[in-house]
Amino acid sequence: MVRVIGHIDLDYFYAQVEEVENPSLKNRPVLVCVFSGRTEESGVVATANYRARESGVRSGIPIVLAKRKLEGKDPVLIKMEKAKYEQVSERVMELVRGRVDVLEQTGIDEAFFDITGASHADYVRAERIAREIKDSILSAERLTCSIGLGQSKVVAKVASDFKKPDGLTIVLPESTASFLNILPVTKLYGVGPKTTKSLERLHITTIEELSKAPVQSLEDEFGRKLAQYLSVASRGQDDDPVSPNQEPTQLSRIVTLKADTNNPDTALEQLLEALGDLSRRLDLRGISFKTITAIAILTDLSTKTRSKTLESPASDMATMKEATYALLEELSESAGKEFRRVGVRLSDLSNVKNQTSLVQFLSREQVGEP
DNA sequence: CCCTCGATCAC
DNA sequence: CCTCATATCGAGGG
Repeated sequence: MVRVIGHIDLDYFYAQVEEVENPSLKNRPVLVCVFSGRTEESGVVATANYRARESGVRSGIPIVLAKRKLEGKDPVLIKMEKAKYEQVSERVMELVRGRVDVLEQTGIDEAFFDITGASHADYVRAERIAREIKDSILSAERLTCSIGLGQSKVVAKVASDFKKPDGLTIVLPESTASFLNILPVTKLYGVGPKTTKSLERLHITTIEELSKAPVQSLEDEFGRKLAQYLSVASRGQDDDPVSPNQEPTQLSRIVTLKADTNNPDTALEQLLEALGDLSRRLDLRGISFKTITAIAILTDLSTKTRSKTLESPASDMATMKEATYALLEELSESAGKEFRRVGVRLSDLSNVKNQTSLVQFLSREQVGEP
């Protein structure tokens, strides 16, 4: 059965939201920044608009480096306000949800959708729906986005990335191979720097070469799961369904320390706010955790973790603080170097006292149940 | 089989 | 120069 899957990506999202809020920014390089608080300007660029990208600025590069690249170009630096972008994102996703069969949000600015039913599996109708989605987001929020349509999630994802910003790329099922084949493996979702390097050693640089590689040779290099995925994905034949979002299976927060240290007290002190935030998020969902992990990013940027699984689920600050402290002590002893950043992850999440999940709760309210 | 840890990816 | 959050996998140990 042929499916029509879409992937939508809001263009340079954080920076575009700032442009909408303040149109005078439009002609200038805009950097939405995460300031780490170490020094006045330490931190990284979360999103840059296209004017900034012209000068080689990318997401994830240090702010100081971005400023160097933009010398004399009158850049605007804006502190990231996640809550603001989340509100815009929610409204946009709601618009899309109203026009598709199923929506699966995979990030604040992107989502997969299935319109097999809405389009009657007809790619001409599907294109019309995609244009309507783009138009409605533009009218309601003044935001542009890029959309890809194809027979599977992998194809849709690669397609949405193919033309940006304000793109619409439709890959007919019969054109899947010709579309994917010429592209470099790096364009495939799940293929990052490490996998690319390994593939290079096997003399595989294009998706076509990947699609022709014997699965066995891939298994030797990557293990069973990744090998299977690469093989199937390179042909655009993944059958992964678009499934409406589930609750997260873990919650985490990580902070950059004001100064490097491996003193557990100092580290815990600067983690307290993050712990409080995690605790609130647990309460909001009415859930508790059974496993807690302390994360340390050392001065050399390597990562160390230590975790502890409790006898029974907990959700209170006292338990979190105590466990975190003990784990930070362990990390401090085994690390050898100082911490640059520290964090906490809560996993093995479970419902507290038979409470209905937030999703169930909300969907019941809509139907008007008690 | 379960738990822990590090690696990888990508937002 | 270097943020932050989530998911998943494989190896290794019990």
